[in-house]
Amino acid sequence: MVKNQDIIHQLNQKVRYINKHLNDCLKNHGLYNAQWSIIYYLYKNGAKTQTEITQYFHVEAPTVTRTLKRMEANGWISRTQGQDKRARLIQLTDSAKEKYFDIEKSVASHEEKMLEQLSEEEKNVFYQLIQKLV
Amino acid sequence: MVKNQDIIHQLNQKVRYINKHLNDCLKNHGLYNAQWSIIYYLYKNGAKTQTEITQYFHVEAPTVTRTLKRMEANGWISRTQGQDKRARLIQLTDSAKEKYFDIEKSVASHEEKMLEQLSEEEKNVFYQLIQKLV
DNA sequence: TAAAAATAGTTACCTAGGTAACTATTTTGC
DNA sequence: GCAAAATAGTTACCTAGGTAACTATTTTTA
Repeated sequence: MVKNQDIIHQLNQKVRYINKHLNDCLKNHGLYNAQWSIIYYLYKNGAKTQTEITQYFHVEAPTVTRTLKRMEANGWISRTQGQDKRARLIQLTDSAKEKYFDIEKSVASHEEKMLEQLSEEEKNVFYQLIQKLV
Repeated sequence: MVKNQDIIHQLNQKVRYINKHLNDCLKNHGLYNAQWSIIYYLYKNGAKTQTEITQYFHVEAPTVTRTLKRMEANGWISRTQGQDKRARLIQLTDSAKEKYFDIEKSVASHEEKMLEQLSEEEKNVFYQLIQKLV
């Protein structure tokens, strides 16, 4: 019978490894893992406030502030004031949208390698089990 | 059919959430996730060099140097020079060994919560699938 | 055996997570 | 309607991941 601690431990080991190598592949595009995740989220879901991003990623506000500032400085996003003057609306720049497919392509090829040992059926089962976590 | 990118994305989402809450529970013992992982590893496998720790966790050398220095400063480990004068042998202190079971107990209770939606059979399947990653 | 190459670890600096304490708005409630 | 409370975001500082460039040993090899 497999132990809870071994599951969590192996999960961390693999995710650390996957992200390390994902960063290698993103480096060619001048991006980091966290920044790519935000681009992916905004591309699929349109403009969002910082709070929405914070809640979606289960990450604290200062983390998002920092990463978005870097992304703004590097021309990936714009941050405009919303109707609520406290809030900032985050949008992908046209330049980011143009680059999106190229980046997605190399990320997809990396992700395929990471999952190549799983059959389609196993991927489905795996995904269902991940959803049951927490 | 589930997409590779969704699997990796959800994996990251869940692991980020699990570790965030694991840190909450470790805070009571004056520990962080990475430090607890090293204690766990040394407790199960005995004294190791920094290189062995680096290789086991798929982490770069400077990361390990830093974390071990903090752990030494806080009395969790000792770092002694090996026969190879370049190498350092890392050992748990007696104090760390004494505290081990208490910490493991609260970590175990946290991990159980994270996995409570999975049956024993599902946990086995999940563990097998995790092993197939990378 | 002496020079070159490899290995173990460190230092300096990058991004990404966290908490605590703060400002500036908006919402609530008396 | 004004004071209190809640909310959105920022700043300062903590740990944890990374790379590049370095020192000090050990191993290889010519």
